[in-house]
Amino acid sequence: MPGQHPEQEDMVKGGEAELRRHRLAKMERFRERGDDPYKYLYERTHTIQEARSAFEDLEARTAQEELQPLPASLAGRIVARRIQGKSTFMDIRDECGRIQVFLGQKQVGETAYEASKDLDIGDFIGVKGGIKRTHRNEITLFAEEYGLLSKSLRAAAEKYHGLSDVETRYRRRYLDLVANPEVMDIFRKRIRMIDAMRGWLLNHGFLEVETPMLHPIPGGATARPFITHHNTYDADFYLRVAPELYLKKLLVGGFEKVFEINRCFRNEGVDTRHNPEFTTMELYEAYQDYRGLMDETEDMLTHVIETVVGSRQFTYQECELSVERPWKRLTLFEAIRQYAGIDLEATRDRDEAARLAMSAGVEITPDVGYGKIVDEVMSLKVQPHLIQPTFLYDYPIELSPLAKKKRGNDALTERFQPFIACLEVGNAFSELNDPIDQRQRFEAQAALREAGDDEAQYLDEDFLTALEVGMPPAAGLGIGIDRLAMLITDSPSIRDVILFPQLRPGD
RNA sequence: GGACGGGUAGCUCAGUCGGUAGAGCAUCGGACUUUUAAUCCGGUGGCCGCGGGUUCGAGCCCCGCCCCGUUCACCA
Repeated sequence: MPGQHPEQEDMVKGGEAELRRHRLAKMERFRERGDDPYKYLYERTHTIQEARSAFEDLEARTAQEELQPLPASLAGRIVARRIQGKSTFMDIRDECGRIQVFLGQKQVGETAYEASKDLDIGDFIGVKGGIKRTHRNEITLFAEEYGLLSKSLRAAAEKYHGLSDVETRYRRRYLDLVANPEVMDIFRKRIRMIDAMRGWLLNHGFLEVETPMLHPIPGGATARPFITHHNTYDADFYLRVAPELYLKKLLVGGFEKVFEINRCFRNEGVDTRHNPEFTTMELYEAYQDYRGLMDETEDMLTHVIETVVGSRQFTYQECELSVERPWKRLTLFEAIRQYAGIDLEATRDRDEAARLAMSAGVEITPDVGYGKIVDEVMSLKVQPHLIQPTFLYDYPIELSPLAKKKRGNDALTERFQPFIACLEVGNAFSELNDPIDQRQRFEAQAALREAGDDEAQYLDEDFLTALEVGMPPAAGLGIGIDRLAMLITDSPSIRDVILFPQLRPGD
């Protein structure tokens, strides 16, 4: 492979290796001219975007015949070059803009012009000169002097079709960002989305905290964990599947409103909606229940979407969506009655529930329990209908070992989930703070685990001890940041909103 | 894990019936002082994903494997 043993490539002609040799030679020539091909700094007067608007302002308030070139020093990467003998046009690009540069032999001098032939697409340069329009009306920086800031040794992607090979785009995202400027817009949107959410949280009195990534016992979600090892302690740790239990310990400690935006890791399947590591926002609020939190969730998500997309209406994969409040709210069982046409709430009997589910066309295997049946019907028969923002609430207790029982109904928990465009974007509940109840729930999970369910949650004595010290009544919410980013950026795959998505190692 | 689609030059892609591997862009050399997918002339560039097999002969057919995508399964 090129780069590993460049000295062995000397015999190779053409292709990438030869291109790299040419560029190394050009780099050497800069050195021979006493010009460091890798500078330490460059003082620019404007970003490209700033320079453009400064020039347009100037044009707007100056009479045509009095218009003078706007002096500027700009820096960027050469993305295109059109050489015509003694004059050269280049397009340079920085993070937010692109501008044409004119390099004339007469203007920069014969020596400097000659040296410019050793520039390549991909090089970073700094250019000082005046901005004016060409005869073809293109805003252009006319160079008085220029300098190489950083030499590129490898070829860029094709200039017209860009880079479209999905694997290369994901594995070498920097090439994707260079070749496809719209990709950067997606990630800027994701960043603004997180900023907007953090802003909302801080405005509402939440404190941002950080809790461990390495857990001695994985907890807070039903999921298979990654295992790692600590050498000094000679102990195994699990990459966290959720920060939930630690955040609740902070409520025990006296924090009242906390949140964390950070990574979780789940050792499970990979597809368009799942990446092994993903980002969640989890918040916990003392003296609040799931009803109040539903209102807050609606407020927060609406605020975030409105801030980033600039409207309460937006499109996701051909789907017209509106986050206009209030959002639809249905209990899970109402939704099942409505969309699956069966009443699973009427029975608590596993076999009866299985029979009903089958009658609605949902395949049920003998090993799944009541909770799982409800879950199955929900995801197959209900979720595909939840296009406009909808809250489902009141989930069976079997599915929610960390949620408080519903007042007046021991079979249910006070839990809700927001759905948008059929995507589950969050999960929330009145937090279970009764240590006796919590112990029983853990024991039920442990029994499932004994029975072979390797996703059932572990009994966490440490957490139970904390609850026994006393946790205030509270509500908690988790939001899948990546999925929300998919919605906001109209991306069909989670990999499009993760800078470096996880692929099989190799190449 | 199953099904389907894909992997050919640095990039984007063609490749007929099994008969000497192609184009555009990029790159290199030449011409060119207002181009913007610059133009014109000439050149370099290939482990056709990897390994077997069939055949006089395989990019193409057969078998196995690897990687990517979609989807189903699994799963928050």
